[in-house]
Amino acid sequence: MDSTIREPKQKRAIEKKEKIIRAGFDLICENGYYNINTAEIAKRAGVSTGIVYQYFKDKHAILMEGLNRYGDTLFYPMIKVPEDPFDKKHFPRIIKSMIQEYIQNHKVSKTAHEEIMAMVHSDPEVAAYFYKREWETTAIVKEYLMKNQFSDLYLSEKIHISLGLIDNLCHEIIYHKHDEMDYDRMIEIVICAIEKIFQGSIKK
Amino acid sequence: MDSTIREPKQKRAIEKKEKIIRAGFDLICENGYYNINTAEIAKRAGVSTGIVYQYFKDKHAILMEGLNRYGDTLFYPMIKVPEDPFDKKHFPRIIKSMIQEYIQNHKVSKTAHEEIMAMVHSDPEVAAYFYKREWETTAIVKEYLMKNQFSDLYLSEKIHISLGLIDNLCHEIIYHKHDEMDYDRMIEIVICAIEKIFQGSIKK
Amino acid sequence: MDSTIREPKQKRAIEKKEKIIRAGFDLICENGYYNINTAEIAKRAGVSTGIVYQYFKDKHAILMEGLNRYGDTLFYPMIKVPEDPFDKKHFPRIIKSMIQEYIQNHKVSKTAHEEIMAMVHSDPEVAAYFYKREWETTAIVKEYLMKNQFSDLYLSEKIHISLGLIDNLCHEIIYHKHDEMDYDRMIEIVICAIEKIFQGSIKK
Amino acid sequence: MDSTIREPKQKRAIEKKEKIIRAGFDLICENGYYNINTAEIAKRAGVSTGIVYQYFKDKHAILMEGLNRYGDTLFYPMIKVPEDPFDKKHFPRIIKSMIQEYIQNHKVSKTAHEEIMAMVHSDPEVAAYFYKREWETTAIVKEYLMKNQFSDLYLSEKIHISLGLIDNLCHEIIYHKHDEMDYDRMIEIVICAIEKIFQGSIKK
DNA sequence: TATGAATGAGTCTTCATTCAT
DNA sequence: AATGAATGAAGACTCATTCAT
Repeated sequence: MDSTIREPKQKRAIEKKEKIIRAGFDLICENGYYNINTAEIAKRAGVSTGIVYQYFKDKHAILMEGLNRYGDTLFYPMIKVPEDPFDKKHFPRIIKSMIQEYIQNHKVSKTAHEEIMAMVHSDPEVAAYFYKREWETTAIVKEYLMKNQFSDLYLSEKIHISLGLIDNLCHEIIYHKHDEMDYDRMIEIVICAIEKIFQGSIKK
Repeated sequence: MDSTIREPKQKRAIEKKEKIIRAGFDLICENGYYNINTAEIAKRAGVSTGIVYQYFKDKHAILMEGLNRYGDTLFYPMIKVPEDPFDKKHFPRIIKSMIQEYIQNHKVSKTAHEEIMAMVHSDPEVAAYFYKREWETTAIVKEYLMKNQFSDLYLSEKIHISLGLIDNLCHEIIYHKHDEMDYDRMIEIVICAIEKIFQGSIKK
Repeated sequence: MDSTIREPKQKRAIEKKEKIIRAGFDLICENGYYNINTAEIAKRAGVSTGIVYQYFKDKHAILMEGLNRYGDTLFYPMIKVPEDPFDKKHFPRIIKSMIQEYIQNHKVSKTAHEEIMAMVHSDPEVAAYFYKREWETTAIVKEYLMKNQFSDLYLSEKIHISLGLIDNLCHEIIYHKHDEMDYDRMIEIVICAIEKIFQGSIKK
Repeated sequence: MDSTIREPKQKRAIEKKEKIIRAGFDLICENGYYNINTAEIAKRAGVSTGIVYQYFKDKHAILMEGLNRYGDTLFYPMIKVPEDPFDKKHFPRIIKSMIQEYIQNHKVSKTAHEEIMAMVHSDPEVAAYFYKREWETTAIVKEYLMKNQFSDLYLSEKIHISLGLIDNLCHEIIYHKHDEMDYDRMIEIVICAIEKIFQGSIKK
């Protein structure tokens, strides 16, 4: 069985595989894994249903490859760490702009995020992908902060907690879960909390 | 059609309906909504498949009733707010014990939480349930804090953020997502952050 | 099995049976035999589902009893043969008024007629009922005409054909099957045809 | 969803679709729409149940395609209008032969006719099909008669009434509804009536 | 008599996957 | 390498009928 999965070598074949991944991932993001079927994937990719199973073990494999290809740009785009040296005074501003970018990015693909997050909770492989990405993101931020003289002490933990804070906040804002909330003030509170978290880490 | 949904009047029938809800909810928690079928629910409940559809509109209705019956004890058990008056000095201790209880509770039903959280992201009705519960929890905590002389200013926002912080933390610890993390220290950081968040709210 | 069907003796029980027949027949007429179920019948009759099967062998038996009770008034109401002696000159007028009454009657229960006619074609028992009724109707008309000096020769055949003609015409008019048709003229043609059919039968 | 209906391109596939239509239509004709199921259709067609739903939206679609394919030959075969010019003297003979052909044709598929007629009364789509066919038949006959110098005046109405007359007659004869009837004489009466109906239309 | 709870076989339909070409 | 036809098990839901009380 497994041996029938072909890794395409020819350019056209590679493109075809690519198209399937793109189509599958898009469809999953738009409608959810359980609400689409392989025939639809094949159709959107412009290939036959048969060929799908020559490149992929099963439907699930398409999701995973899609996640690996496109998950990054979809879920972790904010981590375009600023090039220029970090100035402590700008800490709030930097975080605020991160939040804004994060929100902006998620707004364009609300359903995508929700559908994929659903999988995170029910599909171990998808979960593993996200755990890894979370960790990588933490590492990138850590490296950046250390370049800017942040103390190493529990930096990963602090970053991880802070990213979670931002994530929660953005989710709340995007899905507007509770309209009794004052979102502007929430942003301030979160920024402030993050500042406090890193207070001891900033070397003078 | 809709009128065929019966609200059982006889005692034994009520128990039977209860059993279906319990069986359905358990099964969903153990295996996930999409991995179980109505026949299994009926079997576990010790009833015929037919009876299921006399008490419930469809499979989904079983989930929702289960959530309404058992969701609270499963997801919001920590909110047994302490009876005795709040002492500022005990703030960290209170939060810590909340976290511990939270973790304890979730550990016994790991999959349950994950399967249900998966639904939160893909099922609007389930999402609505959680949004409501989140808000109610916030309200309970708010009332408690205000009884203990916390200032009203953005209290909801602060509570909500803090609960999110705790939630993230516990999730991280339970699922042990990144074993490079120092969980004890994370707990400390979170507690500290929460303290800071409420700093301005505590009246002297 | 059969022995369990009870013929109610008590007044209240008889009323109950009556209610079931009425409810069942109405429901069938409104929605069609295959689109209703016994639970609905019981509900509309205000009885329990169980009792239905103490008075009737099965769902079909309800239809048949309903047909026997109410079929006549629904399908053969026009055969209120005029009391006063027949005057040859009034032949067209009599037929015309028959047609009008027929149409009037059918208009109020379009679906009823269609649903029952559907059964006539697929259910032998229902078909038998209608054949019998057709024949009875023919007989009534025959008797009437013979009282009025119509010759006996092939009278049944002529009546039967004429009634069919009227039936077709009314159906066409009620369901407005082809709006290119001139219905007033059709009525005239039919009346005229019937006159011709009976021409030889009228004794001078 | 809808897009999953495939129009087969390969020769063998087309044949298979054809087989399903044939099997479905036959089965419906033999046993009635409500008394057969898709599994039976698939079995008789020698295919799997799955393929049925790749060619047809649902069970009902099979009926409709069957009707479109085979309805004509089954219900309107008599309308093989004679090629040779019409001679007024032969009017009775022509009608008589039409009747005989009609009866002959219907005798071979008694149940088919009944089952389909049942649908006409309960299924709007089937009804629409028959209304259309009725009209077309009328048009064909009209054209034929006009070629033979029949006057246009209310010709459609007359034809329609006459066809109804024939239809009733044949139905009576085939199903032998009332064995007290003298069928030979009925035929004569009908022919005579039709002659009378067209009397004014025949130009001298 | 009467209730309404309970049964379970049966129905349509879907879809991941395989196969013949 | 590719097609798209074909499979068939599985799933949600219905309903005439029976049963326990």
